[in-house]
Amino acid sequence: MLKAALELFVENGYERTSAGQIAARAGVTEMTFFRHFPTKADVLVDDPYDPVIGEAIRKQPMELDPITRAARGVRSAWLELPSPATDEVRIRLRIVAETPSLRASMVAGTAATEAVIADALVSGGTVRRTAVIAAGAVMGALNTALLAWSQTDSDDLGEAITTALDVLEERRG
Amino acid sequence: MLKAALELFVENGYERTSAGQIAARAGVTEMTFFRHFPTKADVLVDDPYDPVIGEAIRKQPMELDPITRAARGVRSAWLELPSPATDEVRIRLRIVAETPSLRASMVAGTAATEAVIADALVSGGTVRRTAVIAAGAVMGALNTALLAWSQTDSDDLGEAITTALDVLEERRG
DNA sequence: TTGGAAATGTTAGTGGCTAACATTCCTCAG
DNA sequence: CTGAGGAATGTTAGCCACTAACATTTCCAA
Repeated sequence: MLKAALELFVENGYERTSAGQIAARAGVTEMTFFRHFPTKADVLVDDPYDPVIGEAIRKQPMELDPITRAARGVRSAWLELPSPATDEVRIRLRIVAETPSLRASMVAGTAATEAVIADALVSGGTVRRTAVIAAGAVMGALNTALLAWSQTDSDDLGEAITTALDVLEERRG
Repeated sequence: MLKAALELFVENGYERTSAGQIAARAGVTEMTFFRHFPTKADVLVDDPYDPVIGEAIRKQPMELDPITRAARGVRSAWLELPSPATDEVRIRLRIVAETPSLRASMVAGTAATEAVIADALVSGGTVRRTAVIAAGAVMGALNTALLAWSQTDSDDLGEAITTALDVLEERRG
């Protein structure tokens, strides 16, 4: 069913393919589609990284400013985890990038990650208001970087993430 | 009509008030509602700040790193402009904050601002990839700060924005 | 006063999504 | 092998956001 959905999105675009069409191609009912994916957009999103990120941030030295701590935490979480299948990710992100309503749900989907980052920073001594802002900055940078990356075909995914974190940490430019 | 919409949102919540209800209370047809607001969410969003921000960023010294340039630009744009009616803004943002789909459209609505910031940074010598990321970080921080602010009742709006920019610029924490 | 544009209404339909209830499928205890 | 019970699937019907095409009213200016 996921396969059917991705095929149709690539063939006709996200907005122009209906839940019913996906269901039909998967040999199933529209109702069944919505039982698997509570929302059409859910076909294209998911983030299983949150817990690892929280851990990694907590391990950063407290002397650093919060944005740097968060960025380094994300960096080390990324290095620990197996990188996902790049081509799949790129296909999904391309669809997201070209569909405004999906960009919106992508960012909404990062609210949970933002909360995890903010909590980790707070537990390292940062005042909450600051922590929340730093988390927003980091996720903002990452989301933009991912979307931008999806529209190239040369770069590799790890490098895109690394660059984003560099901009946050070292502030080079 | 805008008044009717806000009233109903406050009374019953955003999701539970339909476009038809708003139209009815405003003594008008549902169709007319959608002619004024292409989307139900548009009742609650608008950003007239973009051009001023671009200007202000271009005036920042090029030696600074991109995040700092962007943050200082936004800061000075904010200081130049008349502050909006705080109470109105708070009401709107509260509704946005408590409605996931609206948070999503808020962030989506900042895409234009992000582009303005990125362009201004590029014209100050920053490489595009970096500029885009910095813009994402700044808007991420601002959005989060605004949403967080809307849920307090003591602080003032200018201070919330200023704090967010401080976190980005001075990296205190 | 009238001509014509701008705002509003009518009708009809699409697509996302949900609720309530019926049906089939699969598994596993007896 | 069988039958009972739960899980996955189907059916129907409906709400709401939003759009298209066309008719109607409003209102300002010549």
